[in-house]
This record gives sequence, C-alpha cells and structure tokens, in this order.
Amino acid sequence: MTDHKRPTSFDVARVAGVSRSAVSRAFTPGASINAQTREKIIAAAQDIGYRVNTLARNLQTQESQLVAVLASRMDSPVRARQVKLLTHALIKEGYRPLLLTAESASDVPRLLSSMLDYCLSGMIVTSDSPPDALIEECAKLQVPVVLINRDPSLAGGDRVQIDPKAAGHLAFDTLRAAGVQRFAAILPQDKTYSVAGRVLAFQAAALHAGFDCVLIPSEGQSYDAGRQAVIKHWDQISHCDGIFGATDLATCGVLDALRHDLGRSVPSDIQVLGFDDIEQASWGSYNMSSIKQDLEGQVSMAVAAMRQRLTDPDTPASLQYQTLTPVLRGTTK
Amino acid sequence: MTDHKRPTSFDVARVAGVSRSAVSRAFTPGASINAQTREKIIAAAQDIGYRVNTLARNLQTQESQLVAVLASRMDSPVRARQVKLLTHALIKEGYRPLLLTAESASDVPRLLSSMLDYCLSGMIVTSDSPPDALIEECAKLQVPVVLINRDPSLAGGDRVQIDPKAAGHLAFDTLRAAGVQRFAAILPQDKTYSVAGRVLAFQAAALHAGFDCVLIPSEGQSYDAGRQAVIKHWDQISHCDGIFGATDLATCGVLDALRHDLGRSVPSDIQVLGFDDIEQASWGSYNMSSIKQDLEGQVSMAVAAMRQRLTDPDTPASLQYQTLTPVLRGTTK
DNA sequence: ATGAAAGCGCTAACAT
DNA sequence: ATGTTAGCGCTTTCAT
Repeated sequence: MTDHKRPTSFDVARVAGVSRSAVSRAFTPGASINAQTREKIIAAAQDIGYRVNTLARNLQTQESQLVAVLASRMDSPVRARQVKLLTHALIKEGYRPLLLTAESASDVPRLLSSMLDYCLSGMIVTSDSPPDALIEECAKLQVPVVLINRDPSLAGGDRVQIDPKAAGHLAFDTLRAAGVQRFAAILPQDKTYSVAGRVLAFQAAALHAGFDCVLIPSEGQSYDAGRQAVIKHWDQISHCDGIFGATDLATCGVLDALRHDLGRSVPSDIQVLGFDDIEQASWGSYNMSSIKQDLEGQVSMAVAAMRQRLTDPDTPASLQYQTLTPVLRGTTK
Repeated sequence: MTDHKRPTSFDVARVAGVSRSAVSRAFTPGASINAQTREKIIAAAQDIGYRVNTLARNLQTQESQLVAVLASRMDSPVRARQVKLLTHALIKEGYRPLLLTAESASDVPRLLSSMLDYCLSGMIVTSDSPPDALIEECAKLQVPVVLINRDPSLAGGDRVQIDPKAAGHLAFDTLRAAGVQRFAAILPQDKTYSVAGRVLAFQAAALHAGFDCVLIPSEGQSYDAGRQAVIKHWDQISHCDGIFGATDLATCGVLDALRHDLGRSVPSDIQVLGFDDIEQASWGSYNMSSIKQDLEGQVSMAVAAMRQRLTDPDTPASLQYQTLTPVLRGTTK
C-alpha cells in the first residue's frame, strides 16, 4: 500500500516522459495522438495504476454521462422490467443511470432539482407524477428529457408512448373477436394518463361499434385495486361477458375476484383481457390474455431520442408510439 | 433567456458583495458564517438562479455522493422491491444511487471498474455474481462495499444477510409444525449462496430430526424453473407431503405444477412453503405460506453499515443477520 | 466571521 | 503529433 493517493495524469506524464495533454489524449477516444505514444502512455498508466478521474473530466467537459431515471412504483412488474431494460440500454450506450424512485410525489421536485447540479446528460421520466415545472427547468438547462407514457398536454420533451386510442381499440377488437357482447372495463382512479386513456378509448370503441361498456372505478392499478373493484361493483358488471382490466397487475386481481371471490368461470362465464403482458400473466394460475407492449422497443426509442437531442438540441420534439401485440391465452375464447 | 451560462459562485459573490469563499460557506451546512450574510447570499443566489455545481464540489472534496447499486435479475419481485427500498433509503440519506444491473456476468467487472472513476461514496452489491477482484479494488480505493446475501467465503466488505442455517431451520420447523412428515425441497442449480444455503440447512434440519428430505434440482430460481422441476422429478417427490420451495418465485411455479399439471390438491395432498414473501404469494390464486425476510431492515442495515465505514474506514468488517418471520397462509395446514 | 490565494485533476485552445 | 498555457467552479487553509 505504498500508494495512498491516486496517481494523476501528472504522474503518468512523468513516468511516460510526455506532457499531461498527451496523457489526456491517450485516454480520449478520437484524439490525435501517435499510436505508439498512446501505447507507451497506457502502459505507464497500467503500471502505476492510473485511471482518469471522471469528476475532473466532467468538470472540464461540463458533461457527466449521468442520466436520471425517474420511476414510480418501482416494484410493480412492468416498471421493474422497464427500469431494468432502461438501465441496460443506457449502460450499453456509455451512460450511467441514476435511479430516482419517486415515493411521495411531494419530494420529487426537490430531489430532481438537486440532481440537476450533477450536470446530467439526460433525464428519462417514467413516473406517474409529471413534475411539470421541473421539465421546464431541465429544458432551460439544456438537459434532454424523455417522457415515457406521460400526458402529452404537459410541457415539452421527447415522448415515447402507447397510443391510447390504438390501445383501446385493439383491446376492444380483441375481446370482440372473441365473441364478447357486453363489455366492462376497469378505470383506475389515479388518473394515469396512459392507463385512463386506453380505457376511455376502449369504451369509445365499444360504443362506436354499437355495444355498451360499463366502466368501474378502481382505487389504483394494484392487484388489490383490481380485485376489490370487481367485488365492490359486481352488481354493475355481473351481466357482462367480457372485461378489460387496464393493466395486467389489476387484471390478476380481477381474475382472482371473479374465480375465487365470485365463483365465476373464466372464460366461459366471462372473458378477461389484461394489458402489458407481465410475467405473471403467463403463470399457470392466470394464463391471462393480454396486450403486450414492446418494452424493448420503448426503451431503445427513449435512449435514441435522448442521444439525438444531446447531439442536436434543436431537433423538434419527437413523439413515438410503441407497437402493441395481442397475446391470446386462456382467459379469452 | 439572458443567461445562457449557469451563474457561478463568482457571480453570486459580486451580486451579494462578498467573496467567493463566503458563497461557498453559505452553501456548506456546518460552515462558520454569519446568519445574516448567509441569508443575503442565499437571496442573491435565488435571484440570479445560482446553484452549487456538484461536479466542481465533488472534484474538490474528492467525494461524489454517488453509490453504485449492483443488482442482477432486476425484474424479479424480491429484487425489484429491494432496489426500490435501497434507492429510497440512499436518497433519504443524501446519496445518489447509480443502478448497475448486471446482465451478463462478464461485463460487470469492466462496468464496475469504470464506475470507480466517479469517486463513489460506496457500493452495495446484491447481485448473484460476486465480482471478487472488484471488491478488493474497491477496498483499495477506500470505497465502502456492502454485500447483501453474498457468499461469506469471499473477500471483505460489510455484510447483511439471511442466516442460511436459521432460515433452513425455520422453514423446517414451520412445515413440521404443520404436520409434514415426508419432506422435499427445491435446490436451484445456479448455486446462489443464500438460496442453496437455506435449502441445504432445511435438509440438514430434517435429517437431524429423523425425517427424510428429498432434494430436487431446478434450473434456476424462476417461476418456470420451479414448475418444471416438480413436473420433471415428480416420481421422486410424489410420496412427500410437504415441500419447501426455496424462493417464492419458484414456489409459485411449484404450486402451479402441483395443481394444474399434476392435479394435486394443496395443502391436503401436499403442503407448500415458499421464501421471501413476495407480493404474488399473497395473491388469491396462490395464497402461499412463506417466510418473510425483512427487506426494510436489510436495507437500513446496509446503508448504516456503509455510512459507518465511510465515517470510520477502520471499523472492523461487520456481519448482520436480518429477521425472518413465517407468514402462514393457505398452502400449509 | 471574512477574504486572498492555492489548488482539486482534468481538457482544450493555441502554438510549434 | 506534441507541449504550453489557461481555465472548469468549487473548497479550504491561512491570514486578518
């Protein structure tokens, strides 16, 4: 342990017999430097255990490679998967994902605000609480912001989202094709843009096709919310033969309510369709038909949009829709 | 948009009519500065939209508040919850969690190595692949490392973990108390220290108490692994009346295999016990008895250990066990 | 309590 | 291609 202090570019320069700029160049990908010199420097660096101090580099370049990922309900299956894919993609591109899990919406602003001091390379928001003013602040500071499934009525930033209309229609078409005639859908009361959007679109599609569609409110998007909603409002939907669950998580609850609490048989008494295609939907006890959103695609679009804005801040704000695919399992005929 | 450039402490100093040192002190919690001066400075800062540049501060203090969180299988329910709690705890303590999801174990070293250049305040590893050499490197660089449920035979760092022996015994006692006589357990072949440890301890406890215990291998810890393991090795366990599933995720698969693939009835034909108490265990279709690990406690111990080592690097390496609680539901009598 | 001055370790213009 | 010279924006002795 002779080295208590990290060696600096100065040390390497001395050992390799070059200037500090040379050292810097040796560690900068596209720099103009002789291949031999570079090797010599790298070797010297290896030797004394030198590594570029990112902090210093960042200060100089005013760029940190840090990308804030703002996510709520981190332990829900979709979000967990989303975050996983997002971090992979970011890391692969050389970024460093800073995970900010929004607990109470109230402390998001302060938190995010403090993050800004890190000279973020970007920010990806997949939270529910759209920190409106914050987005503006980011824009002001030239920090690219990508919004995943956020309400488009809110301020700028690039967007990647599900087309609520398309989603609702696809859900309707899927159930209709399975023979459903009397529709119902769960409408979570926490008013998440994307979720509420597709449920409303689902209803609209049904009405437009000349069918009725009962909307029953749920406390939120959790398993329990779905389960309780069905139990509580059973009288309103007992005549229905098909129900759209808005999210798979809630739909698992819907299924359990139907089968275990209400003693219905799925799909013979009533058909059920979820949304997201989470892992649990494919589990034996549920075997749930769902609509799969392409999370991989979503994530790569988001990262690409960020990168694009980073290279050219004047790119017009983009809006991309991700693809949706029905996955038919045992809860539909 | 008159200000295209972020204001610096210099600007604040000029506006407030003080020196840059004063500005620095105004933004440093315990600094010796007159309350009035501080207010004046804060006001001026507000006015021109100044915020401390964390990058510069970090460079100076040689400390980022960045904590690397290394996690694998991010989309499994336990891990997702763990990461969520971890990030909350870290953020609450003023740290910034950098999420590194280990995809292929091969690129972990490079990744982590590059992270070290950020002058990490700490590292929390809850991954499966214990990046042995890396831990040493961290130690060398004085970066506190906390290992959650990692093999204790590996190099230093503070540890928070389940006591495998205690876990195995508790599982055995729980099933035994429910009347089980012929035991079986799933043993995932990916040799995760904590999981394999408790399964082996479970078997040891059974043998020690004079009961037999069949161990059946599973491909891993996933739902599918559990399900397939039971189907494949059914002949070996068909005579058993109690099975310990090692992890809840796999145990969901075990239950579905038993009920849907093999037509058994749980708990009358055979009782089932999981481990972790993930959310899905409580879902109606599973209603699974399990052993709950105290994730909140685990996380706060981990953060505390990190903080402790940060303040006093010479603290002897700590080892803490988290509490375990049986949660009895419908898959045991 | 405050200010002056000296870095923290690096990169980037500008010469050569 | 390489070295020289300035900073990046902040904190921190050291005086006062």
